[in-house]
Amino acid sequence: MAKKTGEKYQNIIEAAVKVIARYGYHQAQVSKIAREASVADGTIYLYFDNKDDILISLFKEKIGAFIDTARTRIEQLDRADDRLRELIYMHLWQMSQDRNLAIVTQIETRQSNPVLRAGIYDVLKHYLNLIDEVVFLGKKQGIFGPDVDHRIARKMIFGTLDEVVTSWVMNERDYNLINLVESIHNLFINGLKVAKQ
Amino acid sequence: MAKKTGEKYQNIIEAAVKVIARYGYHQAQVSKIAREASVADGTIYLYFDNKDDILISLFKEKIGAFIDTARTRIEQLDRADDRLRELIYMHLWQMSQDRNLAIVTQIETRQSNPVLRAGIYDVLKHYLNLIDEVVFLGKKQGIFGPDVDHRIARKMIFGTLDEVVTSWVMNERDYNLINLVESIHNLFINGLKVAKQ
Amino acid sequence: MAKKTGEKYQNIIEAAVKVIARYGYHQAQVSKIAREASVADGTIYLYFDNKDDILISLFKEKIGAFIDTARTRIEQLDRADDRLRELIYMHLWQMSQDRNLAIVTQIETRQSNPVLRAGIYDVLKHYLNLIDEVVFLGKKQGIFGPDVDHRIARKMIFGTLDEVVTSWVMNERDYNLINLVESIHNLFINGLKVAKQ
Amino acid sequence: MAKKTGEKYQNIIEAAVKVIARYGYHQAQVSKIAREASVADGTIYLYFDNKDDILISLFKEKIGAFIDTARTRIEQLDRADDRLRELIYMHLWQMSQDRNLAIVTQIETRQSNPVLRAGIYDVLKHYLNLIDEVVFLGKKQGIFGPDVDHRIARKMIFGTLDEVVTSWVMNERDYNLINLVESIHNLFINGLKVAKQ
DNA sequence: TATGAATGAGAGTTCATTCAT
DNA sequence: AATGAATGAACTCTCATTCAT
Repeated sequence: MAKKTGEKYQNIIEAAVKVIARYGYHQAQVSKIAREASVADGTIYLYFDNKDDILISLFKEKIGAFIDTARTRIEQLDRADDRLRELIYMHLWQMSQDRNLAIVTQIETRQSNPVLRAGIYDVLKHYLNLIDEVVFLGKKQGIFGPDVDHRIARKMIFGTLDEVVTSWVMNERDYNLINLVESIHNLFINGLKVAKQ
Repeated sequence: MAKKTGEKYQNIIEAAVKVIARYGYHQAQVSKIAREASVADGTIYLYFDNKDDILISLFKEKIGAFIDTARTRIEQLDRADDRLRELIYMHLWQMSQDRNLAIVTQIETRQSNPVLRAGIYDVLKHYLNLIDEVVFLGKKQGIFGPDVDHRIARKMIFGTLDEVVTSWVMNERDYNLINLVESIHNLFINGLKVAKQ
Repeated sequence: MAKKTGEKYQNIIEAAVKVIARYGYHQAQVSKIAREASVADGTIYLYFDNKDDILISLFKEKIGAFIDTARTRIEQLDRADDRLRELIYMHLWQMSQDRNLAIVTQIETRQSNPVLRAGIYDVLKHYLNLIDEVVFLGKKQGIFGPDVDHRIARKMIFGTLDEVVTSWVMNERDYNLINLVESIHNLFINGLKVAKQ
Repeated sequence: MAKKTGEKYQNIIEAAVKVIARYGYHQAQVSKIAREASVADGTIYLYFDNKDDILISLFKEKIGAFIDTARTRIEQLDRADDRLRELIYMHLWQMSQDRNLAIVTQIETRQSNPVLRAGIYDVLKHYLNLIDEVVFLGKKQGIFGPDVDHRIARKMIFGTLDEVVTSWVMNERDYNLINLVESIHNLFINGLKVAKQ
């Protein structure tokens, strides 16, 4: 029913990111988003099925595009460890680029509303697949240990990056996420233990 | 104003865990929690300031107790790597023990409501400190690398465990979290890379 | 869930009759009814499931009581033709007594809303049964013709009375319905044709 | 403003009967009617002033035509009692012919909206006049009793037929209305009482 | 004539919280 | 301490109507 294209559609998405980042999902009334997008309240419903659909669509548009870009760039590299570095970099870089989007992504999409969660997860699983592929490749290339459990590795990679970004978003100080890439990569690859001589 | 002790206080906490796990925070009306706890709606407000305070108090009671136990057990071990294993074990074991609590912890406390987040964080930071201490000790003992950034390490440890538990809670299949302890520990200590001969 | 007793329940019913008669069902906002009944909007929902339920309950209370009274009085008479006269009288008298109720009954309950119609019909069928019983008795007593189809007779009796009252309600002039009892009764009993000498 | 002629006008009327019969007046959105009529939403407003006007116009077109036909056929008969039979027949036959129209007529036009009711009544009164004329003629011809009150008689005739058709429309079973003509006619003429020997 | 995207007013209902008993 | 009836603010979504093209 809802027509998910056009300039107004994009405007509403942008307005939603802004308003939700500022007020939180629950305090981001549809009328507030409409005003920010300079359209009438009813117009929102020409492009979105309901309020939840705004958040889901927003996530789909933004994260979907990110995943595509990330995949393209990652696949230009040969070695799995380089791919992992690129993935870390892309994740942090993307979130650095748009703090409002990061807020929405890290905080507001973590609603317990089942419909919302399901919609979000539909997008997220493509990202988790991308991580899996890097891990599989690493094992195949003999760079990552054969005993590495890819499900655990995936959760470590995603869980760590997610926590790093959440922490950054919640923090007053606006430090540079990109500076963390090497540290994180090193931790993933070599672990905590002291390097052998 | 609210008296945070007594049998009824505990009953309400237990009722809240049950009801919130089942219906989600937004669908866990105060009257539903009151009925489950066999008290009147108004009685809730003799023990809690407001609905948010129920969730925060619940988190404080449950996770606070967990942190104390975890700290006690961890401090009985000497080596940081053993402590880390114990921390992983305690985290997963605790969540395994009470699935309802795990649901509330992993899903329902992730509300974007600022008051709620602040209350939750107040408790959580004690846990994050505990993690920090293990990392510091590891570096001091020369078990963990001197270049390990404790903030990154802490986010890796917490982020990974959090993601592992969330994933377990969201999953239909009820696999045994405890079985993952060694894999996770190994990944944290040695990283992804293939072991040197 | 809704508690359909108590003083407030009755107050709301009375307020609803008044407000709906004056503004029509669609323009009788719940808040208007609440104000008229001197209760808060939310209080309405302690006594009624929803707005439709107000109209249905109102009809049930008022018409249900009327049917009981009518039945009691009718059954004190022996002859079916006397019972028919009493039924006509009771119908018109009842409506004369409370013009607001008549307006609601004749106009506002004729909504095409299926839920509403079903609720209304549940009450109405008891009245139609009462009419049927009078017709059956008349045939049994040999007062009404053996060939009279009770279904048609019932529709004639109800349809006529309904149209008479609707017409009265719609009319500006407030003539006395009771004066029509004999004419209607005569028409039902003897029909249109000129009396035999 | 609205041009009430042309092929599209008729198409919209037909579409409206269909859609309103199926979904009810309130669920028969203008856009639904437009789609059924294969025109744009805005086009509706070139032919009708507003949504109410569609229902009123529909009633006018359909019932107006019916009244004309009924009058023509009735006036070909001499005796008032034959005319009454023809009127009953025409009423039931017409409704039998187009169940959708019957649904709209019996259920959906009974809206409490004053504007709508006024528009409907404007058409209906021509029908009531036709009934009156039959009654007057019967009295003049000495076929109907001189004491018959024509207003009561009219209400009996219309009220009964209306109730018969409403009952038929609401009923699941699709029995033949035409079969009822003689019974109804007999009841109108001779009343309920047992025939004199 | 015809289109259909855009408008924006309007209302039922929920539920955390209070307070008289 | 405990009760639970009463409160009333708050918000999503629908849909008849318009008007630039």
